[in-house]
Amino acid sequence: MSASLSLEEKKRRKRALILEAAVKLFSENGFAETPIAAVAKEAGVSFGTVFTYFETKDVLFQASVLEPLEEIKPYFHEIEERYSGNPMEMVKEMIHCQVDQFSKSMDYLRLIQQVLARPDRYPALFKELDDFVNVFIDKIYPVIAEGQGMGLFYKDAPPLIAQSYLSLINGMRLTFIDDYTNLVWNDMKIQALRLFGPVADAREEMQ
Amino acid sequence: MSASLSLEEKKRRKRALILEAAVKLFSENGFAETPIAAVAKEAGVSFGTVFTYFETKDVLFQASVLEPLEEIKPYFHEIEERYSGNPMEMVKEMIHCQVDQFSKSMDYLRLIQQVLARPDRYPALFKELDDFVNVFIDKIYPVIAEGQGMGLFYKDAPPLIAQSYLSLINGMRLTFIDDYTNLVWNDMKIQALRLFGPVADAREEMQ
Amino acid sequence: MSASLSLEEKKRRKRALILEAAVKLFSENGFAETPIAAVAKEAGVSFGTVFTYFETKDVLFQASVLEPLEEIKPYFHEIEERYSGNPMEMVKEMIHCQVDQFSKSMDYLRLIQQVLARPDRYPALFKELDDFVNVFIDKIYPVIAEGQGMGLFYKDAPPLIAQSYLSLINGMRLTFIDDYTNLVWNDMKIQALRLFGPVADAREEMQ
Amino acid sequence: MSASLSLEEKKRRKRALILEAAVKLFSENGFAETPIAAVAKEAGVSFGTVFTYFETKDVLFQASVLEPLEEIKPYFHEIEERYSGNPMEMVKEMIHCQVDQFSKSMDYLRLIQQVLARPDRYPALFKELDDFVNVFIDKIYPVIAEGQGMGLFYKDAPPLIAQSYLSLINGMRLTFIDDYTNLVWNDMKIQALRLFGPVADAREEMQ
DNA sequence: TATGAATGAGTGTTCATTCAT
DNA sequence: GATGAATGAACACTCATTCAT
Repeated sequence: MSASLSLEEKKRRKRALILEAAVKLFSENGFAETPIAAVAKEAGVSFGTVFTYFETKDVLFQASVLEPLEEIKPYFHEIEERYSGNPMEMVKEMIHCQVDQFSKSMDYLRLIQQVLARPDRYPALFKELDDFVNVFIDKIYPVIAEGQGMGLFYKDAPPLIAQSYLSLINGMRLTFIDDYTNLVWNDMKIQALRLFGPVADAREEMQ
Repeated sequence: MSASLSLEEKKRRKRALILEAAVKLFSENGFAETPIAAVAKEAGVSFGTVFTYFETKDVLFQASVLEPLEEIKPYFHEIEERYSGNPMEMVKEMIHCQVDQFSKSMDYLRLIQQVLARPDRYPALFKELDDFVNVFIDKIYPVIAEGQGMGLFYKDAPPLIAQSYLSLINGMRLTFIDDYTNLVWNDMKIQALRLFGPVADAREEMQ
Repeated sequence: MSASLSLEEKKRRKRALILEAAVKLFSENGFAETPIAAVAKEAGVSFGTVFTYFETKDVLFQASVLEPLEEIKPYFHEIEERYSGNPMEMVKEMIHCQVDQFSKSMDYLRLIQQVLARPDRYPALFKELDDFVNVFIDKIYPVIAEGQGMGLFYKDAPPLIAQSYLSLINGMRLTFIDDYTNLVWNDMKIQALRLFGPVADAREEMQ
Repeated sequence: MSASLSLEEKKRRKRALILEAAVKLFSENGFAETPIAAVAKEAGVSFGTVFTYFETKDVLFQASVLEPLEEIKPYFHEIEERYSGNPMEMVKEMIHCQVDQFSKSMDYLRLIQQVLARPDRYPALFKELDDFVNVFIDKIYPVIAEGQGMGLFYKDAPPLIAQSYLSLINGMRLTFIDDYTNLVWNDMKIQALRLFGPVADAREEMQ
């Protein structure tokens, strides 16, 4: 009802603006080759303002990695809650949601890869991502195990299967770059599923 | 018995030393965060010497990417020549060789990923890698097609299958970092194979 | 009483300080042998500050050449407006003003000579100076022509006479270096005048 | 008669080749912006060979300035011996020879100017040139004095007249650059003469 | 003697960070 | 809080000089 936003709200928006610009530029140009000045320009704020919201460049990078991670977490950690049906259907649904999620924020996947590629450079962030992965593996473990019991999935160790799936997602981001189309990602969903168990042709179901 | 090395030979060795150091450091720290001085120190030469062998830092990076690529090419481009048996056996053998190849030069895979992640930054290198991939896809196409005809492989478009395989390799490099063991890579070979066709358990064969 | 200087004014002054230091050092040591750090030190600022005001060393050199040129232009381009009397008196007056002008900013003359000596190195600056000279020649043309008509000046082509005059000024800067005194420059004014027409002894008038 | 040159002769020629290249490049690009490697290339010798003949870059520059100076000296120091007739004729002849001399080696004049412009940078060379000028002034003094006695020349101090003449030559090199033609230099000879005494039109005589 | 590889001092430029306004 | 000027550490690259061959 009030015409002017509250001061708090204004600040929150400016912070979000900067963070969004940071994710974009860090992912495009890498941490080292992204000057703070470029982030400020992209965000439409002055150079000094960036430092008002983020103490240092490293802090800005941390926030760029961790804050979007929180938004993605539900899709990876709330397996039983979000997906339903028998294990095969659950995994199908999960892949669908997760790949869509990443295909909508490909920038962000690049950021993650920068951290994964240099664990010594970003130890704290790396640990966060590692934890993220391990929780995912823990959560999906029973689903895979159940699927194996039902003869739907390969009998290999569930963590291995889970990791191969994550690897494929990461690798896809590197492999398909310029002419990105949803079609490719959709086709890839089947391939992802095949890491879990033999699937002759599930294309229509993955759309 | 041995005469002293020829000047040419000495130069070749020093160049190789520098290149090796560059691949190592570029892959560990990224292009932007690797000072030439660090490469020189790693190679045991003065930093001025690096410029004797490589005009600029960019040229050194190019060489770091392209020269090892030549060594790897045979494993990817001489499909029919190198691998034998029916399509399933050929692909098994190929995966075995290629994954071993990369697991022995994990540094190098990181370099490739830096290029793939920034096509605009490294347009010439990106094109080389893109060509490399496309030739691979062309070469493996008939093998996959034949396997499909024999009912061994999934019926999806062969290029799609090939790309998913490359994605998995790339992604594996990001996913398995610190505690690298041959075991993980070996287990992953089965997963890679499953992108081509249903394979209940081929572990013993992939060793 | 005085309010503190406005930010704009402060910036203008700092810029002028740097430019002044640059003119001094560039003229003394030449462009290539003047480190930016030396200019900064002379101006009493950190070397980073120089880059705040001048994008590159080349830009600083350009400004060092072009900005003082603007101050000198009136003495060379507003011939009819500034000088009066018959052609002989006008030229006398002009030489007096121009030589005084240069004798007060001998540093600057050295800068100009660096540009004149290397047209390919400083093409844009050279063109500016060339234009400057050509406009001067155009402006003084009618004065010389009139003086020739009155039998005061030699009958050679006015541009030739004008150029010989400019050459003398330039050469004087090279010839008289250490023990500069106004006396020499004053004596030279007569010699300059004699390039225009025969002047038995005009010393007293040139003072 | 002997087919192969003596070793001494070969060395002398190589040295001359290097020196010639040095004069050319130093005059075109300045001392600081002329790498030794460029001189070597221009001379068609290897990089290291330059150091065989000239200890350091400074020594090479010194030789580039001093050795051609010796060749030019006769034209400036053997006034009475070389030129004949009454003072006016002598000076005419002298100007003719000297300007021709410089118009044939304009490169060299640039080198001289580099030294003149930076006495503190090249103290020894500067002294040589200063001595050269002073000897010239001494030698021409009686000629001018005699011309003054005969009513041919202006009555100003002979050293002043001599210096104005040298200034004009130096300045001409700076003023006429790109479209150099002998015509301009010839026309300038009259102007040079007019610094000594009133000359209505001596063009035909200066050719 | 001729060569050019090895070296490292020197310098232009970038950019994170600080801080006065 | 917002701004952007000031600072100097860091780094790519050049090039004179040395020296082994």
